[in-house]
Amino acid sequence: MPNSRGRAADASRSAAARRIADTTLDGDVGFLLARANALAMAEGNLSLAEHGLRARSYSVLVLSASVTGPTQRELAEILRLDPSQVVSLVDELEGRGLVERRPAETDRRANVVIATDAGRSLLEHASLSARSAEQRVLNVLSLPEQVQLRALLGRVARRSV
Amino acid sequence: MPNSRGRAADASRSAAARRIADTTLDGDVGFLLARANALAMAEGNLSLAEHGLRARSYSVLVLSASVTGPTQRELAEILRLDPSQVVSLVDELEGRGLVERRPAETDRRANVVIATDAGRSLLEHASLSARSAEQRVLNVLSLPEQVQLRALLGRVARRSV
DNA sequence: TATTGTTATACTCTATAACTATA
DNA sequence: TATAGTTATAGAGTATAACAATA
Repeated sequence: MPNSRGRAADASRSAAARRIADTTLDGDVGFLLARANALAMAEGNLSLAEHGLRARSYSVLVLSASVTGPTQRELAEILRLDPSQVVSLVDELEGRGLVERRPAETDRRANVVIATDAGRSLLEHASLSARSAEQRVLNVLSLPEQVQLRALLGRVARRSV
Repeated sequence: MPNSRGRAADASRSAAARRIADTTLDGDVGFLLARANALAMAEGNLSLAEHGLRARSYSVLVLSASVTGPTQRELAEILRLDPSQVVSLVDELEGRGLVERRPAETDRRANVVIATDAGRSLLEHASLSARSAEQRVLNVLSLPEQVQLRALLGRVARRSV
């Protein structure tokens, strides 16, 4: 069905729908997290698209821009991805000349993934876009509230590390 | 790769990985939301599995347990799903006798989805499981902090409604 | 024997297009 | 002409198994 996200099709229906949501799933943190995450992903991917990135590849690029660069194994661990997913993400970024695979000095099995100059340059612009996307999501909150949310989310996200 | 989520494989490597994350993506709300959401989904699905439900089907069941029941269109709107996704979710629950499709009184095109007695009975137990999963995710926070997080997330999630 | 990166595969999620029956 | 539900399909995201090179 095309255009299923059409705006304001039926105001009364919409109000009824909202009433149901308000009385049932509204206090469900899992539901709220899913919604907020979907929103942030959509805004983030929208902003990053102009740089040919998505949330995933952006994260890899960010981490690869550190001084030494992480191994693929470390990328998988930090981003909670399977190592096999990291392969294709790095393939894509390497194919575009944004990162390089370098054999790790201490372990010939491991690759260190490190951003190229082109990658770092792109990252500078992309991170501005990511920031503005983040602000579009958070701008319903005051600045102190944004800080608070970041802190609370951080503790929940790190719960099992 | 089997067992890629193995515990504490290499403490020093893990510490290095954590250091990188701390200095780069740690303040990124999008990243934190993705992490927290993944965590909540995993815990939720784990708890709901014993009832043969997942986060999605649980949400549909919750909403269908209201007095009148939502139409499929309303379910799609509330859960931000495409109407085509609602079809298979309702198919599954209806096949298990947990909800029914009833023609809407005012519009012969529309189906109202309403929980059966079996569905309501299952929901009672499932909602307890969902609550305990939520607590496992939130128990790093004090009770007032949990309330605060719920409120802040709610405002962000409802940003564009 | 275990680990790093890789390939392959499958299942869920998400998104879009096209059809039908009603309005 | 538009909407509710449906079918079909394709792309991400996620997860698991098996393999070669190396530790």
